[in-house]
Amino acid sequence: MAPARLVAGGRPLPSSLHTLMPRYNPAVIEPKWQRFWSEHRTFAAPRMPAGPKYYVLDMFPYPSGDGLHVGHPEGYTATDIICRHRRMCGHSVMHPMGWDAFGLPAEQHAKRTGTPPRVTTEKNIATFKRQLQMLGFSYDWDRELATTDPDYFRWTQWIFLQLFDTWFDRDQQRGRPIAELPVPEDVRQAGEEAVRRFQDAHRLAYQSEAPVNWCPALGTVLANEEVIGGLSERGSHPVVRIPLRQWMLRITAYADRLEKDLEGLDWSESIKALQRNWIGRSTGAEVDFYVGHDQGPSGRPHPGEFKEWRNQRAAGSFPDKPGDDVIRIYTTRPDTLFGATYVVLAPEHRFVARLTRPEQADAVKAYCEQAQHKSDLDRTDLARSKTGVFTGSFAANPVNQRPVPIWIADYVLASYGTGAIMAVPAHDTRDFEFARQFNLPIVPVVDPAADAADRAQVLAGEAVFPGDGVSINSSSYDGIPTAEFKQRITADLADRGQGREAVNYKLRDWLFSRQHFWGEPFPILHELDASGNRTGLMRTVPADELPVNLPELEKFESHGSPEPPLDQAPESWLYVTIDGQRYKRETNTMPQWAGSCWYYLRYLDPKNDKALIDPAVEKAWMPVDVYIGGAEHAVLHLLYARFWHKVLYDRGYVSTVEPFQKLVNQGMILGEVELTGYQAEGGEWVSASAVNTSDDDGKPRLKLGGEEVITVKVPFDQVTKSGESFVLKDQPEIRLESRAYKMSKSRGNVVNPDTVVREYGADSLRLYEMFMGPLEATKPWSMEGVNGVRGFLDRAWRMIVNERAEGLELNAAVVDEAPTVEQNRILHKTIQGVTQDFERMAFNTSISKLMEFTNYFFKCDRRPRAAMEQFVLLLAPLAPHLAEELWALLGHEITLAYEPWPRFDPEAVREDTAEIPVQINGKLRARVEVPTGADAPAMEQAAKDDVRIAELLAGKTVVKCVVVPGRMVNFVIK
RNA sequence: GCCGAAGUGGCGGAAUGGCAGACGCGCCGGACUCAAAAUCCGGUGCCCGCAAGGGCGUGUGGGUUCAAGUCCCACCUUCGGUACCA
Repeated sequence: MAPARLVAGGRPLPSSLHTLMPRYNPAVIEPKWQRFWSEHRTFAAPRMPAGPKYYVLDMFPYPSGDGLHVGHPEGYTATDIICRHRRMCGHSVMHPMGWDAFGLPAEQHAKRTGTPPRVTTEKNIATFKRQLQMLGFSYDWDRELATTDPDYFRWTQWIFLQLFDTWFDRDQQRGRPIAELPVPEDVRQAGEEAVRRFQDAHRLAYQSEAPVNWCPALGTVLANEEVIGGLSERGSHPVVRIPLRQWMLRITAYADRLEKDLEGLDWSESIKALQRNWIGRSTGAEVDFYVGHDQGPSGRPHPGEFKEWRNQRAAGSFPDKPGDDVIRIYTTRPDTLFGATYVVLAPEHRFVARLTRPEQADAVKAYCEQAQHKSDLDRTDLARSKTGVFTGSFAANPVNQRPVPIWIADYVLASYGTGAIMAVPAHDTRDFEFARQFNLPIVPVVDPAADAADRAQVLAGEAVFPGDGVSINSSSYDGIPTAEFKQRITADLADRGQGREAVNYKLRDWLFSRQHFWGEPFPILHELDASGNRTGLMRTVPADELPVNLPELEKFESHGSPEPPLDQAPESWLYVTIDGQRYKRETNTMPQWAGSCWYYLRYLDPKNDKALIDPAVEKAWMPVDVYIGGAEHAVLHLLYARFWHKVLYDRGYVSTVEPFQKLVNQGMILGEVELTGYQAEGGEWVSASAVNTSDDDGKPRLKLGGEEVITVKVPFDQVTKSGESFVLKDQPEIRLESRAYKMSKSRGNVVNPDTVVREYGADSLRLYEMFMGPLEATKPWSMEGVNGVRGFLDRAWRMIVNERAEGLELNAAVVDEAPTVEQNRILHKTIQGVTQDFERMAFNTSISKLMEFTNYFFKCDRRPRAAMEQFVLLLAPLAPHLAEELWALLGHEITLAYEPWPRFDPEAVREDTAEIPVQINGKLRARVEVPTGADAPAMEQAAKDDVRIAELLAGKTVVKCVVVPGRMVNFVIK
């Protein structure tokens, strides 16, 4: 039995609960019940589940200064309903809440005002918590945590130490302790320092000097995922690429498992597709194009040396690492090798300098420098036309030995594949564009299907065909379908030691450090030499000395360089001496994603100071049974958390392969629908069909002429619908735009939950958010809709309460007698419907079923108490405050939170007769009453006996009669 | 461009291949009221008709089926994501 019930059990409700208050007044009853639940710890979850467990998790919020938004309670209400329902079904429910409290806004606020981020954060958390509690969610607040708590980030740092201590064993496809990493003999011979550097190069957490996305406006480096089209995701500031020492996490090692394990998860296919897309696994081949160690004046490989190379390769095998004599390329289309007419290197490719002929040196140097300084924004802007430069050198195509020119172009990315490609302009759109630009040969090697529209052009080298077909111009390989050819040529290349099958991912390693103050410090110390410079060696802060706390800073201002703010920390924090060796602390901090990667584990054992979680507790509660949150986290958060979870699994700290068994994304809530009209300068109306709103500057302009027009919000009563669109009543030729926009401060359409609760009550807000439509859909807000569900709650109240009485008393229609057969049928249909709808999270329809119940019983002047009680229990997960109040009024002295969920009785809903539609040629023509169990011939006869049907059948031939017993009858006639 | 989701009354939306529009909002009518609000009762897809009834109807065009909002093919529109990943 759940603890809350023991606490509340048998104890009479405080007398204050029976206030004089005949009208439904959420402003009084909601705070009262919230206090009751809190005082009695009604929703405290047991340490270990008793009976079946159910772990329901919300994506915890970032407590922003703006407070709660109506989008937050949508998911939270859904999870709350699930939890309250499950408790009534006898499950041990885990339902915690906490705060994703590190984050840039608090730090930026600190820069502006000098208020320490911790102070701002605590204030914001207090606001969020008040707002969540005002909505009556059944969280176990004893488990509350914030990622900024030292007791929490102590374990975030501890997990980092595990990542640091782990290498990925490709053969076993799992992470293993670094101590088990096989060290090559030559490294071992080179001494202890060499071994340490070798290990450092294989850890899941490693440092890299790679170019990063530096955003001067935000004063920080951003992850690739945080840069969209060359601008920062947050605030849309320009981003430039500069080199900086960074911490990286080797998530790419887990790419295969992250993709494969999606299969068993109960997530929507579209979210899985999003993740698969992001991981971007592709299969193809790596192929070596011979260039020789050094070319003659012609820039071409020496034929004799090339032949010798081929023989050597044929006798040996394809080397793991390419030597200096070849360009290794990656392709997904090895079947088009005969059509490879040139090779392209990324500007950052290590062979660029070596392969550049003297006469091309200036052009190449200029091009590469330009590419290096190009921001991502520039690259995106220039995406339309291809740029590149010829090196002057050639490589040998391994399948036909022909020399092909080597180019450099920034459409080839250094960070993907091998940083070099073979270009097949006839069958790759980008290569085609490039070849056209620079007049390079285009050789078709795939024949499209005979009926393809542009086949002739493709075969003439005038159009690109990226699809599958049959090989041509491919020597002895002609006439083979694409898929088969890929396999054959890959196998043949492998035999000759010139290629091998290969897999690539779009997913990159995770840039894991930020130049922030307000983040988790790394538990890392950098060794310093005598002059105070880093030696490149480091040591970890031992686990039992964690957490590494943040120092007190006096100033938070950005100093305009990528140096982290922690570099300005007091020396006492910054420098450490151990055994006579001086160290400097790592001054980068972890990104906001870190804390959210594992919070679902800590909730289960939030006070444990010996381990991040007690393994027995972990085993008992994991995995999360339902996880609900916004689709904006569909890729990053969920991928990162899954990655950490898998590492913890490999290292034996968790027992499940995946953390979140079922995932649901709630849809966005938009502002109220707005009608927008357009007026020209003179004030005369312009039809929306003549206005272009999606121009570069976002200002609406006339499609013809391009003059700016002003937008006017039009009240609904001046508008009517004509055909597909809304028009002005007075001027029906003037079309208006009707649509709901994303809530934003600038548009002024933000709905504040505090206002809604004040005017309608928390139960109304909860109910409305669920009644709007399917949980996963994007839906526009409507205050009239809130008023509508409030009307339902008022009606439910009056169905049970005598509103005209002086004090709180039952409606006289509520009687202690058995329900009639029909009343009982309605009740059990409601039980059945609500229960089924809850199971498929169709809360909107479950509410409409409760409305139907209320509509029916409202008309009854005798309302059996038992039916009313069952109704209150069904309503409880949705509108818990009202339900508790009515439950108490119906004479119960303890909370209904653990009352058994109403049981559906199939007998009760059985009817003697059923009304059956009768169709003729598929059109509804009549309805007939038949006994419930009627068989097909009986139904057919009953249909024929109907006067109207008989009339319509008279003189016609019945070709066929389709009868679905219990459902319908259809006559097919001639 | 590619990937994903969605197009149903005036609006939000409902419908295991089997009575399209449940439920709610809005609107119309009635009751109560001096009146209004609140509340209660009834009606409400569109067109024709006094009515009985009939016709049309789930983005568009085809198809499968006795029967299609639902399944298949092609397309249009909107929203979300993504962008030279070879």
